[in-house]
Amino acid sequence: MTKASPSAGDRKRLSPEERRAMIVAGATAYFSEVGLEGNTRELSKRLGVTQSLIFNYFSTKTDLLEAVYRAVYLDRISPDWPALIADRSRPIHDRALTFYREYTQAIFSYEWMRIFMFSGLAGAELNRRYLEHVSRLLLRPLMEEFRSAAPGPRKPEMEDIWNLHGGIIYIGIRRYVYQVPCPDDQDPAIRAAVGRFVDAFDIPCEQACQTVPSLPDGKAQANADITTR
Amino acid sequence: MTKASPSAGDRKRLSPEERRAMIVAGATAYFSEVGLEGNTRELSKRLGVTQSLIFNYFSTKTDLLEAVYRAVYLDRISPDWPALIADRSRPIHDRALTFYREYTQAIFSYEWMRIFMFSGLAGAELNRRYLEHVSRLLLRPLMEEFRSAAPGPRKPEMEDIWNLHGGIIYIGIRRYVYQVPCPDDQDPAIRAAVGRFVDAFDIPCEQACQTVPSLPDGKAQANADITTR
DNA sequence: ATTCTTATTGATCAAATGATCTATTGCGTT
DNA sequence: AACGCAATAGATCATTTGATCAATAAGAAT
Repeated sequence: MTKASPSAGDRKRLSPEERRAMIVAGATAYFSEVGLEGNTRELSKRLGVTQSLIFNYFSTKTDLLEAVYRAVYLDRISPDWPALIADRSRPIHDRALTFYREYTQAIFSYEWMRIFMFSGLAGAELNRRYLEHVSRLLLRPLMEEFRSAAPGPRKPEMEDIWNLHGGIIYIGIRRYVYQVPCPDDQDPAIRAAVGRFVDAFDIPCEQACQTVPSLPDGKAQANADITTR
Repeated sequence: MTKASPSAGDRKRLSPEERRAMIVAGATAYFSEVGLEGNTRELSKRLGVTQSLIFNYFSTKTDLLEAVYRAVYLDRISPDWPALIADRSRPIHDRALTFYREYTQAIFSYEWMRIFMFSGLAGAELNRRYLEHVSRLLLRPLMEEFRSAAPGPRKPEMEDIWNLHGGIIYIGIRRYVYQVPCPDDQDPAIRAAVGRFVDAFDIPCEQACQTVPSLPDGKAQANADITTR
């Protein structure tokens, strides 16, 4: 852990940019743990600085929280995903699975999941904008690709896509919000969820099924790529 | 709504039981809206009583919150569900769908969803106990029934059941936590999710597919309106 | 080594908040 | 109508917490 000496002879001078970044990083960790109403004194203790220093860099606590929001939300959505989803040279099964692997890789973290949930409960406009963004740029195109790939008359609606999405996101909610035991490796569950969804709309397998077995054989998960913190 | 006059000549004397119940009800509504760190003065204003009165019925704010937890969690899990899930005289498709209709009916409310999320983020032991309860008494038996009904070698693991569960619960999270527009009637989405899950394990349809609508389902499917309360 | 800029500290204020205690008064009893 | 119990109100205390500001000292420039 970072050093947490609150007040001693070890007064260090950092450049404003470094100090500001350090405060934002510490605030992200702290507020994601205790909630957005965490107090600045406890935060300053964890940072190893005085409480007043925080207000030297952020005029108000709300300002600090907005910096945290920006740091957390920034660059989580890869600009490559719309092209990935729309790339019809690859089977939709493959594209959907790759997308959800990368998407969960991006947002399944203690900080992101909890800050998002805290700010969502607080009614932050930022959350609604984010979800609208995800819906318009990622999920709706994903639906269109599924509809285009489905040979029969059964084609997914947006609510079906939200169901696929929610089932996968819920893994992160269990792990980081409820903090109940979860498999270390969520990849088999994601693979199975995407596989079931593809099957449900009679989408032919093509070469995707060889590289991606749609059903995991056992519960022996090997790697743990995402830790609890 | 209830009258919210804070202090006037309308001092009313209620029996301790009535007053206590009134405070718990008001606290549930208030805390579910603003979070568990809401203050007792604002709560007392909404109740139309003085702040000190709250501490006449609850020795501490934590006491009050525990009463809120009890009121919210109490009797949400029907004792009939284990028997419903285990009733092999009915197709598993039918049982799963009925269960999720009744379960979402029970917990999809502004108060429940948000109190559960707030206390989950706060790390409340009660949440973990609740989820453990759901897992052991409902989801694991549900998995066993699916495994028994599946004719082929593909049988669901617990993670698959959690995926089904999460995809459905996520509807309530979108509506009450994120408060984004959702269909008024979530029944079609639930029906579709359970249907896809059943299909994925090659479970024969039997008469389930005809007798499915056990609720008077309206036609308000594409009707997307935000119904936050 | 001395000077100077400014990042940082320590003290402090004002408002908010949980909790306590005594005075009031609604309402059943007589 | 008078009485008395106890439900309720109002005042108040002790902390907590966001925010301010003058004093201090780290580190670069000379």
